[in-house]
Amino acid sequence: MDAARVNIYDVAQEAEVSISTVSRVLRGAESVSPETRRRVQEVIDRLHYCPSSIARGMTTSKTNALGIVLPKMLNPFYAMIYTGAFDEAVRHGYSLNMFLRKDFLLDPQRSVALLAERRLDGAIIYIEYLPHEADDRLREILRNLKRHMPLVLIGCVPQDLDFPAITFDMAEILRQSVAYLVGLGHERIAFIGGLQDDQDPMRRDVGYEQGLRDAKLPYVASYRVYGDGTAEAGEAALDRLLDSLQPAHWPTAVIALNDMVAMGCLSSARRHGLRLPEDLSLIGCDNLLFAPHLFPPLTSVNLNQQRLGEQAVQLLLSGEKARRQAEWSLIERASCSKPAG
Amino acid sequence: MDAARVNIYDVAQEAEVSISTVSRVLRGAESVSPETRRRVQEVIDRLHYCPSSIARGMTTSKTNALGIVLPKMLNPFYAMIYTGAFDEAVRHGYSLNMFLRKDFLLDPQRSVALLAERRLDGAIIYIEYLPHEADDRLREILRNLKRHMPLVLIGCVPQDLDFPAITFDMAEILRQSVAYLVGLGHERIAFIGGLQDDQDPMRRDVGYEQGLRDAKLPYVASYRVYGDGTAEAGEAALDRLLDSLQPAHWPTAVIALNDMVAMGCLSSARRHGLRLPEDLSLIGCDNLLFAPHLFPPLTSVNLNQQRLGEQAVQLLLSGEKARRQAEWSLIERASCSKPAG
DNA sequence: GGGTATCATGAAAGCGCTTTCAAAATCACG
DNA sequence: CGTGATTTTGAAAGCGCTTTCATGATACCC
Repeated sequence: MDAARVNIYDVAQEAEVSISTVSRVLRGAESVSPETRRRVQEVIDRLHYCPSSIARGMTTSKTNALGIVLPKMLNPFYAMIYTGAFDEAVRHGYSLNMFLRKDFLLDPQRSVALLAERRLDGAIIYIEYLPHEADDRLREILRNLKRHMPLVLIGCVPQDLDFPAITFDMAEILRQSVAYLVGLGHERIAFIGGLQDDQDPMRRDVGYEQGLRDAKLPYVASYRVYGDGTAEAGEAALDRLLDSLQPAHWPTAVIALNDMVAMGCLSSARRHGLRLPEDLSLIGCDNLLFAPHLFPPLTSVNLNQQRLGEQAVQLLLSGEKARRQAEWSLIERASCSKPAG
Repeated sequence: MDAARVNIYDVAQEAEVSISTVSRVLRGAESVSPETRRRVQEVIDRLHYCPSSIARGMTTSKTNALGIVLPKMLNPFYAMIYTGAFDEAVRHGYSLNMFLRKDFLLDPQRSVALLAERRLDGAIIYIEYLPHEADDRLREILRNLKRHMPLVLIGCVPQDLDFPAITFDMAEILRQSVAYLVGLGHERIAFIGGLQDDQDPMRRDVGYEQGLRDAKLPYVASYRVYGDGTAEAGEAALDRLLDSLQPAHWPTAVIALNDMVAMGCLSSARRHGLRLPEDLSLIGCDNLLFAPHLFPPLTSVNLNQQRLGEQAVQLLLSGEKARRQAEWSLIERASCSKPAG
């Protein structure tokens, strides 16, 4: 490394030109005679000179770096958003810096500093439900951060957060999922959600109930259960639901919060002697990598996470102040069919 | 944003001190009188001043940023490495920049520039098999990059690549996997690999054969098949294997390249009327999130990807020039048992 | 051939910090 | 109260670039 790293002066001296000239050939274009350009380039190569984006950022006050704040990276759901955003950023000549929400939600001071210090050219922030106290902090952080760089929010963004945003219309997705199952002939449709209804900022419950109402089906409280988004929680939730009811009243279809929960449901259903899809239809969400390879292949809502990431970067770079709904689609596979009864 | 972003001079002026003093309170410590510190801090808060890490990097020639080059991010395997490295980096006060191998393996010039321009304080590079032409390019890139920053290689790193490294001992893992199955009583053990034997830089095939030899079992060529690492390929590979043999000769155990391949095997086995684990034991690799939730829960080699990421960062920051083997363990679940016969 | 437009180059001022060195202020103590 | 030691502060140089402005060199035209 180093041992006095070569800088633009070294190159200039060696090539017997001024640093302005070196700078010119570095950035291509501009008027430099072919001969000079050749000579300078030769020296650059010979000396393995590599200009410092730090120094460049110093004068241009552009870093060509964006930031993205995600709850975590281990969940493939977020990894997909990241990937989409990353590719799009690179396509535009930017890099993309990751931040984890736990680091981001420290005290307001430090949190803002975390991103602002780096002088990012913009940031994308994934929002979802937070307990009140953290929510207030988040709002303060966003307000402060906004002074430092343009922001785009994605995910489950409350209406009153006034930022450019791309959001999931989970209520609508739930409504249409119910409609899909109703279309197959189901009348007893359960929903395993992640949070108590009024705590879910996306109000999936509203969509679920609307779907039932659309089909003139009754809302059955025991068909509405909760897990925390993991396979274990999904398994436990369906266990609870099934164990609390006579088999005659068991739902013929279950909509799961996500694919991990659906996977847990699969175990529970198997243990209860239910065959899929004959005895129980199942819909997941997120369309993770393994969904097509489960037995039976899992019908799942594709939230187009990569596309979301892409769009977020585009929105960020465009400077527009729009609020959009993310694209989605239901991927039909073998885990849903008309009820056997 | 901006509208003349506030800098250290603004703060100094407002607080009626010199910029040196502001700089001092910024970095804590050093002798600044409590009264002065208070006054300066008050101005900093009031003006929402946030020091520029760019400018700081300019003088200190440290960026507090590391880089990591991975083949992709969508595969949870890499996401886990990333996560481990990220957390460890943050713990040491560094950020971690991601790069994709496809962007990294452009022509040598641009590739080196990609990382070097950013003046990272070090980089971790995931290495695995590459076609010859790309391999040569990689070596040149590594050689050049080395001038600019300390490097740590991880993954399947050829012996002759002289860098600090943490590598997977896949041959040993295969050997022990075979031994495990032999211990259960299996005598017909198949292996679904990803590359023709001599193309796999980790020579899994050597470990597989060694395992058989240790147990005095014959090497059966038809038990050695190939997929490309996806579930589809795994399914097709096991299909081919089973369809080419009389059921009496079918293997009683399969070692899959990874969990995705194992998942594909599950489908194939099911279609061939095989029950797991009674008729067929199955071992995966990577211990992905879904492994415990398959049916039956999948026995899988845990490569401790997160730990690997952590260790890579530690090695990088330590400056040591060591070559280490990554930790791993076999997670026993229900997909393996003694053969029914 | 003189004057003007055009091109190629260089000098120098910043960008916003850290850091060294020296000066000023405060303290300790006989 | 004076002196030296110590603490607190400021001035200024520099980090490696970009960019503006000025200058010298060429080309073009009547």
